[in-house]
Amino acid sequence: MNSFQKILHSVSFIPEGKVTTYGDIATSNNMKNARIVGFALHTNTDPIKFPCHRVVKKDGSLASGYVFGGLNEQKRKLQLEGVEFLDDDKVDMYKCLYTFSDNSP
DNA sequence: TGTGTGACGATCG
DNA sequence: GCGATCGCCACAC
Repeated sequence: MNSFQKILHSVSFIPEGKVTTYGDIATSNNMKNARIVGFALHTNTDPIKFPCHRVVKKDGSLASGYVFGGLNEQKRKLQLEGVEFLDDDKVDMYKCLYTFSDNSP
């Protein structure tokens, strides 16, 4: 399984109403740079199979390159799933952060 | 095979 | 406190 496959697999099982960070996905996959995570999503661009809208930055801000409707759409999807927002474009990391360490395969 | 690049992270100014 | 810069590694061309 390629690194991209691992990343996408991790993203695919983020529970509804939860979010995770690029760095966390990278760490859970034994990677050192979070850029690969974003790169993986960018090369696949498959929001149906992989809910990349649940992936945010370390500070809780949404990904700047989300093109499936824009940041507004990404934020709305998260809100519909029950993710709480502290700011207009930042999720509540303390309540909705999902760590793979708790349920890592 | 080698170079460029990227939806980030951390540090420096 | 905020902005800019450097560094990281894996993938595409």
